Amino acid sequence: MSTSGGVVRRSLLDDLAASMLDLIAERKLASGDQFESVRSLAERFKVAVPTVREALRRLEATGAVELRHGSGVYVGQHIGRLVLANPLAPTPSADRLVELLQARALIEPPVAALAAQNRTAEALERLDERLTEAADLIASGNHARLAEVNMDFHRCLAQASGNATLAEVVESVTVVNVREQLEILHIHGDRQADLDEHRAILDAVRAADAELAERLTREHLDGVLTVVSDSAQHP
Amino acid sequence: MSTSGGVVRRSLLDDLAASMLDLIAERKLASGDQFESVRSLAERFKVAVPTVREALRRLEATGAVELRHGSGVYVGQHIGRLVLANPLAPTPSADRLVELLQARALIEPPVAALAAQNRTAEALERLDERLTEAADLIASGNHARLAEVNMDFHRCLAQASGNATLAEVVESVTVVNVREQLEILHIHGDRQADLDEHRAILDAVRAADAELAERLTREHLDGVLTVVSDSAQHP
DNA sequence: ATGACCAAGTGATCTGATCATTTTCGTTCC
DNA sequence: GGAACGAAAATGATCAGATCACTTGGTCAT
Repeated sequence: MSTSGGVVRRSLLDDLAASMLDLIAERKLASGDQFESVRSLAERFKVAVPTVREALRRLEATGAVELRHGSGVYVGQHIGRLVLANPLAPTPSADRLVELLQARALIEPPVAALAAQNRTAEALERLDERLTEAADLIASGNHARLAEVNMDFHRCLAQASGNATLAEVVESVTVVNVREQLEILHIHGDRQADLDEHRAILDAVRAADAELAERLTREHLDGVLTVVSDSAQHP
Repeated sequence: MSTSGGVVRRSLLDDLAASMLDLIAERKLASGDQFESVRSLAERFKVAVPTVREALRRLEATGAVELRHGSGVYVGQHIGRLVLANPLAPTPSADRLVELLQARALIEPPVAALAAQNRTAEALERLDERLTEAADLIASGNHARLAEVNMDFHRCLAQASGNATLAEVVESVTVVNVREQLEILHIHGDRQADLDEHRAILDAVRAADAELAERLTREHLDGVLTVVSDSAQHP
């Protein structure tokens, strides 16, 4: 703490990463937009290419940018987020998986209640699309994609709450590839029952019945939790 | 999806980052332990130094490792976590801050209830320490440090729930430097009242009264939320 | 003992080049 | 005219080696 004001020494890399984020903000670039080439950034900031790349790797790890070989640097999907799922997280153990579901069972029900109060027409439509697609996937037997769409239902539900931070939290605890885990644990829940439960939740949200939406979501997740934790004990 | 089994092309960097995490796991290194020098890693994996550094920057961004100039590479504080606070997140706007507090007011009360059920002697002691330190800081007038300790109380409370994932979520939504934000918004809550509320929460947790712990935590956060959202409307 | 100093280890950054992939666009062939 | 092909440009990925800056631990004089 030698500098005045308690300002710690910022490395060149820290400045670079921050400057690049500023540049993206200045230009009002959105997710998916092309940014600038590595060489061009090196010139702009008067630093060497490897240094720019280190800074970009840091941004990349948080989903702020994306590097596509032969194509360019693009703005990432998670730019501006406060809460993130660890992209380098190891495959969770059975215990950790149970813990994760407990966390979801605790967080998501009140989020569903909030969604029932704040839902918009667009959000309801998005949720409806997920259920339609899920029904099709059950019919076609594409269980891998089905699991993904079902997870997406929960994420859309959180988005319907109108609170971006809550949506980020729910997204973070649902990105973990639970499907893969469930298959490893030889768990195969009743897919039709899952769909019916999701339908009931959406109906409650549509009817703006916060209490019901909360209860149904809790029952839904508790049901999943029961199945999984039983299986975790008998591997 | 050209390769069999749906395995997408993994770049050298992906392999490197994963291999380094494996190496850390193999050696059972814990947070704070020294890892290996950049040059040594480059030799071990038969790649160039800049490549190793890119991989390390990626790990660093998620808190898996830490690079200390002139000293070495160390295992980071957040290794193995599933949920993270974005280390590159911009300073949140007033609206975003209100949203963040709403999220906390929704998540933390049930977490407190869980903590009341699962708390250990160690967890209670840690919580007690925070309150003792907070009381000292109020007396000494160190308000900056006080805000940090108060945040830490909430994190310790989440840890007392026994659910690491929930602890990570709560940590993620409390690391944002709310203190700084509050000062910007010219908010100065009643510090003694805050301490008293924290004391009451701890008492409820110690008495294993889940319902009371939940209610007190909700009232506490709703109170903060009210003050902040009022201030956000009158800047 | 204690302090100043120095040297080895290590991260930080630079320079410049080569390889791999994607994209673009002109050419050719139907 | 349009589609398939292929060369060239743009761009990211990786390498090699060198130099600068910081930390640390030991040495040495006091």
